[in-house]
Amino acid sequence: MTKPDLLIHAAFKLFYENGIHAVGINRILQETGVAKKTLYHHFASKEALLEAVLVYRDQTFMDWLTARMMAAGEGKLAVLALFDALDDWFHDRVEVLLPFKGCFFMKANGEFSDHIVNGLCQRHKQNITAFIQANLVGQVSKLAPADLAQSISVLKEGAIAQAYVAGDLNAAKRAKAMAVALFAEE
Amino acid sequence: MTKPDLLIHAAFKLFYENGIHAVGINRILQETGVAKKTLYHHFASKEALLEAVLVYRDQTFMDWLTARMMAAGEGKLAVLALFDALDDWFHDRVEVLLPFKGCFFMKANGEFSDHIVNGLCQRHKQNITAFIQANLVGQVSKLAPADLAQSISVLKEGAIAQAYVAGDLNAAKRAKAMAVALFAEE
DNA sequence: TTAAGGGGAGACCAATCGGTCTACTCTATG
DNA sequence: CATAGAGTAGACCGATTGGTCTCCCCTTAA
Repeated sequence: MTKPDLLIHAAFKLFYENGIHAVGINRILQETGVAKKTLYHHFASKEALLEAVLVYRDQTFMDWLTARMMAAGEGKLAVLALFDALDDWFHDRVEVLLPFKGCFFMKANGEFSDHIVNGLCQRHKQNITAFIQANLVGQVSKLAPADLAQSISVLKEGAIAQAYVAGDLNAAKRAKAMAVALFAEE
Repeated sequence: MTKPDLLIHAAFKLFYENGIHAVGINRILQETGVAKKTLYHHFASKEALLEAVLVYRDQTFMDWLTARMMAAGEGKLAVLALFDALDDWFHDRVEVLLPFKGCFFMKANGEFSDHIVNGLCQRHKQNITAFIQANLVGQVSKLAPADLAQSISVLKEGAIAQAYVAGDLNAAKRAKAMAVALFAEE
């Protein structure tokens, strides 16, 4: 593993578990055994490292989620598979995402305001919603695809938040049941 | 306004907008014009001040929410009023809660791990869920009151998260529509 | 064999962190 | 009037922050 990747992985783990401002550069160096000069050779600043971490997490998460959804089929099937994937995540059955500690982008977003980080977090969420919407065209629902995608996103965000702070590990199952209702023919 | 209250209000505003670790004691003092000695006369540490801030926000939020729900009626009416209240919050129509910047407890929780703060945040969420559940006994639904309260909480958390990071200010309306479906007779 | 150069270890820097302390003022009560 | 308590200003403390720089080793090529 290259030094930059090593730093990104370690930084993500520490940021995710302890918060971004709470973790100093020296802690990351100590954890990885990398020299300070090497870090600043590859990244201009802590902020630059953080941006790389956000990009890394965005790719890892999106790759995992899209793979899970596509594997389940198309349309409604893919969307409902999202909640099964979340359930696995909450129960720490997804190694590549590390032990569940909530949504990294929610946490990162909360530590900054009017900052590049906020834009990156918002974009990550928008990408997910857009992917959901892409799987919804032509589905039976009372809602238009765009509104339906937003509602699904509300359920997704709610499940993550509820599982994290309240420790309700079944939140994904509840959210899935509500998602099913959105597709009801009536 | 007493000095402690002044400090708590200012600290909350700064923590809420910028994150907790990102705001130093000196910044709070500068903003309030209070002397450092006075702060440490009333609070043992920054952590103690933070705890007071969390208690303050918990009370403010719960008082506002319960009042809004009770004013709307009982049972299902009260629960659905929750989402109307959220909608007002998202649109900055609730002065006492300050301009909407997401859930303070979610943000605070994300900046700590294995810390008193986490317990306080979890308790705040539990209090809300318990209050919701108390309004649900005897309501018509496919779900038991406890499960129904958890599902409503998922919708509530999702609406807040979605409104905050994605900037979807209509998230409360979407969540309300899904909540209505939970009470469907079928 | 030797010279050159890139990267690693970590000493070092100014700034800031949370927190303490001294010296002084104001106000309210006995 | 005297005294006590709450307040202010801000110097000061050690620790830690993000970031720079120097020294040295180790590889590589002539």
